Amino acid sequence: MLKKNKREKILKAAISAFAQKGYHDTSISKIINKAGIARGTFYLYFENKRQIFDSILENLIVEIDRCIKKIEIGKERQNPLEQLKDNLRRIFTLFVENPELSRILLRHAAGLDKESDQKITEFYNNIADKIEDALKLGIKMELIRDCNPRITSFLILGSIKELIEHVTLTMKNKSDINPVIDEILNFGLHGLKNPGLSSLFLQ
Amino acid sequence: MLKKNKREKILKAAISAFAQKGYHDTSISKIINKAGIARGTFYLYFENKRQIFDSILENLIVEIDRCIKKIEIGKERQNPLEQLKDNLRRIFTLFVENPELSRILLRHAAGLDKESDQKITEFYNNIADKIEDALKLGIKMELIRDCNPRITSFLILGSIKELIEHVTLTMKNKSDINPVIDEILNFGLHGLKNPGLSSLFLQ
Amino acid sequence: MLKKNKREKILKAAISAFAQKGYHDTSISKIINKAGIARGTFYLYFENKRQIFDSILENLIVEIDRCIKKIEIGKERQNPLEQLKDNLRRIFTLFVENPELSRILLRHAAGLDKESDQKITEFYNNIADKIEDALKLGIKMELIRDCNPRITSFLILGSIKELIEHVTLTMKNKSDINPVIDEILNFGLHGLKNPGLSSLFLQ
Amino acid sequence: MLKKNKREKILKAAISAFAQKGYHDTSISKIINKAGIARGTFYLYFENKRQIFDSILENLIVEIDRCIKKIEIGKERQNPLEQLKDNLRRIFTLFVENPELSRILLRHAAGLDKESDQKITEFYNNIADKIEDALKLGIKMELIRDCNPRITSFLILGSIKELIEHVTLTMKNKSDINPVIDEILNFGLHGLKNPGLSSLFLQ
DNA sequence: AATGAATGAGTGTTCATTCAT
DNA sequence: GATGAATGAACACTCATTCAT
Repeated sequence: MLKKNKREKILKAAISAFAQKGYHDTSISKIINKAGIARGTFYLYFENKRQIFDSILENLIVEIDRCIKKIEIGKERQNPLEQLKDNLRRIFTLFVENPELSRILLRHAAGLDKESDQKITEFYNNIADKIEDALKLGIKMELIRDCNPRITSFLILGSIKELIEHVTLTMKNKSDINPVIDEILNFGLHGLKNPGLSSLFLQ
Repeated sequence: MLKKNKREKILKAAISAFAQKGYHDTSISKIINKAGIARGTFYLYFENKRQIFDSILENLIVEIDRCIKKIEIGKERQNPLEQLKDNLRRIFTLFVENPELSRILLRHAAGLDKESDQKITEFYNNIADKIEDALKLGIKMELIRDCNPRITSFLILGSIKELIEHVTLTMKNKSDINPVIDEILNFGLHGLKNPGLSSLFLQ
Repeated sequence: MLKKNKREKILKAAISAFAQKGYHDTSISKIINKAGIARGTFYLYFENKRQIFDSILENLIVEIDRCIKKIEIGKERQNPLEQLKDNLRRIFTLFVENPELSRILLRHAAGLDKESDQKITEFYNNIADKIEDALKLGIKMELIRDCNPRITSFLILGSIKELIEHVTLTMKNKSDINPVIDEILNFGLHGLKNPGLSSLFLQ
Repeated sequence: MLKKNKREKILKAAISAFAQKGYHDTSISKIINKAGIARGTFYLYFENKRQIFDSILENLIVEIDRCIKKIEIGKERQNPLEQLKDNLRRIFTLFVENPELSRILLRHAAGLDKESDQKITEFYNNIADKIEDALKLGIKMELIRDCNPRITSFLILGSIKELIEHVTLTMKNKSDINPVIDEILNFGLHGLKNPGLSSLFLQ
């Protein structure tokens, strides 16, 4: 129990440091000072600087994955749109409640090295895959118009990522999440063109 | 002339190195080896490691800005949609033709330090501002439905950024750009819902 | 205790190196080799190269100051001449016993940079001030003839400095100090003119 | 003639730079900027940085030597005291009129390296030798009381050096030299003790 | 388990000197 | 003679990691 506590303490210190300064500008000294432990102790709980960073990232990725539930159709399941909203709500809540982790993932995780880049890329591809699957299902069910589901999945992924970054920087109160999500859905479902406009005009 | 050439040579070497390994994992030694020059020569053309990185980034930012022309309405101007397409075409072409620069901007520029982060943030905010202005104009002209233009600008920005990253990693041939742009526009204008579907179903 | 020892070891190595080669021709490598420690260890005990030099100098200045006791008149105090002799004896002993420190102060400390120069100048001015005060007291007590005490203080200071430099280069045995001090005092008190000589001859 | 001029220009620039910043803090860049010449040109006139410094120093040493005329007795010669005064006057004038050179000799010349140190030492020893010779002559002629002429020569040399340093830092006007020289002579000849005082008191 | 002194490979930067033009 | 771009040896300093206590 004590051991777990100390590990947590170090993790917390590291998260705070990495979020503020990024990987390279965070020294082990900074982390151990924040955690109030000795230099050697750090290496009892983590292999090295890189590993604690990866560990933080991995944790976050798992958490995010947990937020995304496959959208399924069925009597016992909710309206697919509602399932989608729930996914978004969980993800936004996770990020707003953990702005430091968000910062690490969105600002500092990319570009560390080949290995790390690959992990991040894989993670996003994974999400893109899930979006793609959902799109394909939607198309098959004729809920969604015909489109290139691969490209579209990245469009959706990108818009959500960017909004998360914007929101975690500006929003402190998670109660404001719902209107943001509605905006995403409106954008994604209906697009921007004025529905009252003659379709001739914009083509 | 010779002097210009050498500067270019160093820049090219640095761009290649930074793109591959990022800022921190690129040593001056690597750059000068790639450029085939002596250590001291580097410092004849650039103040220090940081400055050459900033210089590369600044250059790219200027190039990107040059791709984005304000969308304007008028007899002599093209259809606004066509203007929008041209903007996107220019940007995608720039990135596809300069995959290394893209990589530096998208992967390695963020998270270097406070100052650099601010510059990047400012750059993106600037673009978001332009998108926002265009949206407001579109709303006023009733080409675009009512929406939160700030949030939507980030949605659009994000979807484009993500697609650029995806495209520069996978696309080698710039002739493939047009269909991608069409996909973006379809997504942004009409959204994803199947227009044949009863609106009741998806609300 | 161990820690103190290591600091002393580094200081000793640095003093020896600086005395031999001066500040600029002494590299950190030289110091750590002499001290038998690793590069990083040096920086555990001293901030940087400059600081260890300043530290050595500062120490020496304090030691020298400690040698100089204010000459005071009073029943419990010795003959002022004896007090003066004691001051000189302590100073010469300090220098003869620490020829390396002497060398650093007299040869290598001046001309390092503005800041260092100022410190040295201040130190010497300080001593000159003390000499001046002593002179003024002596004049007031009519032990000493009328003279310009400021100028004279520099004459005295200079003669002692030069002799110290000469003595530390040539004298190994501190038992030889006394005659030297007598020579200084004779010179300073009675001057060089032959007292048997008609005063007319030399004016 | 032109060639001579350029050499002079470089020398002047170097003297000014060395006087201000010392040997190590003066870069070739500084010198050539001050002199308004190109990098390579410097090396047409001087072998390297060290050589121009030595050259400056050597020049000054020769000038100083020229100030010092052997004190000789004879019908055609002036009073020896007057000869001594003339020597001092010439030296002080030289230094006061060339404060930069003074600074280089007194502050920055010592401690450069073994070779340079030796040259300086030799120069001062040379002067001390001359003083010693004069002392010996004075003793033989019974103008000067018995003393250790070697030690005393350093006392005299030191007092003059220190006063020169003080004077060049504070005195701008060479007309003020005479009283200073009188002070030196009074100090050196008669010492400081009050002549009216019973000799018992101070022994 | 905890400590923190010790390590040393690695890096950015400077600057006197050279040499082709 | 004059130039100044090019050179590369040399150096101070950092910091993740280790290991004896």
